[in-house]
Amino acid sequence: MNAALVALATPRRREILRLVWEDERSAGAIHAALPDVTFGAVSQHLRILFDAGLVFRRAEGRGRYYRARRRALGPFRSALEAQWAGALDRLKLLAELEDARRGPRAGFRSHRRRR
Amino acid sequence: MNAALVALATPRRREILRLVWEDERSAGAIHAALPDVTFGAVSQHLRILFDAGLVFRRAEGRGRYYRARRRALGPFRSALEAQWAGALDRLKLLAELEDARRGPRAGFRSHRRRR
DNA sequence: ACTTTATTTTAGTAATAACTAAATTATCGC
DNA sequence: GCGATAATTTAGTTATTACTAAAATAAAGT
Repeated sequence: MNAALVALATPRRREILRLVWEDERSAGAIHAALPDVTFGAVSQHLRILFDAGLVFRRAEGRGRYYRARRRALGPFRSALEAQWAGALDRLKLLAELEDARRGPRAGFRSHRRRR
Repeated sequence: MNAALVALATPRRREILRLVWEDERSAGAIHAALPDVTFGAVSQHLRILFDAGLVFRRAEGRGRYYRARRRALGPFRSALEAQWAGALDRLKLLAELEDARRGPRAGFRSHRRRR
């Protein structure tokens, strides 16, 4: 159980778990979803998650496919979702800022910081 | 939630949580139950647990009393108990070895490994 | 067999964290 | 106030860990 708690103590690995929560993904697909980290680092995290018994791993061709072991993660689900909800909020916020930056709609200019 | 997971990732802090799970204890009492660590280290761990919202703290006289916040720890209870059960097993085993070493009772000798 | 693609592993670095010993703060009884 | 007790904080050390870049492994297609 120690390994599981250690594995979950890092935001990056919780982020990875979110990616493989619903459906399985290859290591490459996981890396592609995490732009700010190298493939090597992702692979290391996946190993830690696997050794802790938190993900399934399946080899097919030259790919390795990972999937969350929801059973094992059950007790931590609420803790995980707390972060994921936060991440979603941030994404939503970013999207809104993007929209605002891209195309100011009528009357938007007046919201700009003065000066 | 990150702080909670980080706080729980260390065996020492889970050990401390076990000590304050049932009833509150002073920092000194907690230290007394952990022979292999200094008072300063215990105090640091208590601060981390408190900042993560995992323990209550109460000041009385010159003592500070700590108690587990079971509500906040609910989701992690099974993970915690896994370690605690292990610790209890180890303690039980140690006690049995102690008994065996201290005073072999009647008929006990025959249980000894041969040779 | 050679090349390409997918992934893991290794060596090395920088940041973090658990710990100790010592200094500091706070509260009690005198 | 002074000394004693309880706890926290600080400075410094050592071990661990998240990371990068590069080398190694493995499967497929040519």
